[in-house]
Amino acid sequence: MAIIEDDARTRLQRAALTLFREHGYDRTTAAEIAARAGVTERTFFRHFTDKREVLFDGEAILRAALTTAIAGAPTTLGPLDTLFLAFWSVVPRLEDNRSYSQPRHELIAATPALHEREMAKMATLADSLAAALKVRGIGEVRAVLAARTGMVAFVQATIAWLDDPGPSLGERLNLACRELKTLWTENDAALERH
Amino acid sequence: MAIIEDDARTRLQRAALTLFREHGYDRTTAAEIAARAGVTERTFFRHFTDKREVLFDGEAILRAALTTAIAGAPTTLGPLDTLFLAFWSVVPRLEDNRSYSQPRHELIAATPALHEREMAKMATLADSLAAALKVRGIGEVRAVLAARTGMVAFVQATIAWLDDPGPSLGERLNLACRELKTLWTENDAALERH
DNA sequence: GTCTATACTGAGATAGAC
DNA sequence: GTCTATCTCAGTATAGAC
Repeated sequence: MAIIEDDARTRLQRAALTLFREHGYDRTTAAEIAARAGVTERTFFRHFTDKREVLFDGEAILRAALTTAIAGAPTTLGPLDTLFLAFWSVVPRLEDNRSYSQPRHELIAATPALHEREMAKMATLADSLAAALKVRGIGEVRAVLAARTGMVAFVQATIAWLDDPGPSLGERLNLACRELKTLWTENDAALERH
Repeated sequence: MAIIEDDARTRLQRAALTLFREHGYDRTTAAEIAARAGVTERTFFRHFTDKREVLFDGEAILRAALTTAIAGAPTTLGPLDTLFLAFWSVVPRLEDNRSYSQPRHELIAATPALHEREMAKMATLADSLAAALKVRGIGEVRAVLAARTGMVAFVQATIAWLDDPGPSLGERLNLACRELKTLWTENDAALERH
């Protein structure tokens, strides 16, 4: 397996991102993507169940990395600490991948149909994290709330980092983690009135 | 305006839910829904931008109620307490509406395309809550994290209540709220080992 | 690889409410 | 008169069945 894949599937993904960004998602047909990748439209739909899916292969890899990290974390940690440990473990790989994920994110943010798919992917990813927590003996409700709350911070940090590469993803995650812990305290505006 | 609406829009919504539950979402065409409501297919798409949207009118009402409640909450409260106050304020209305929302939820849970739309709606609802918090002087990052975290608890409680009407929605919300606060503590399984 | 159903869009016309 | 709701007709592209 080469470092840079060049099979039909990968060519389709590259072609799709390029064309979507050039002409917009709606005005790019599956046939055009296939043609640019040198395959037929039928082949496109053999690789991807629908047009959106061509941009969402990465989620499976991320999920595998995170669930593995959760399984290997010390069981003395609380559920959110477990999750943040897992998130930090994938930070280097995400940072390496910024040149792809940044334009991809820009496109998704500007395209409702893609944004919708993204939300659904994050939800199923959270479900996987919850399942990984449950394996470690954490209760159903607690596991679900932790997984989804953790995802909230992870997604917020990632988006902030993609929008503005100034502070690193790691710093963004640290900030989100700290902010999460203070959400029950009074807010600044209220404190100023005292 | 009658208590029970009977305009084309409402007839379409009712027809859609009925037919989707009878024959499944995929095997119900927009034309069939329109026919049952006594209008043409084109009229269906005038009222709803796409086939999924016919089941998601309620989100706008919920959003209005929640943002109003947030605006009226004491500013001394922290962001999450503000949100829970808002959630509690809509509990009675949601409980009254269970006979509609339960079958609707069942359908959505069983239909990927609808589940996807539901996730997207919850995300934009969270964005609105974040905006309402920002108006009260809460910082950007803090507002976003609070809004999305609050939604996590609200959604978890609502789904649990729709799946099993035993404990009331209010009780479910209280439970979720309590669990949220303990997510940073060690979990039970870890404690048992000591 | 071919065929087809259907989701969805656009332009233009009609009719009634105000 | 304008505005809104609806219908008619014609078309394209997705996605699933064969």
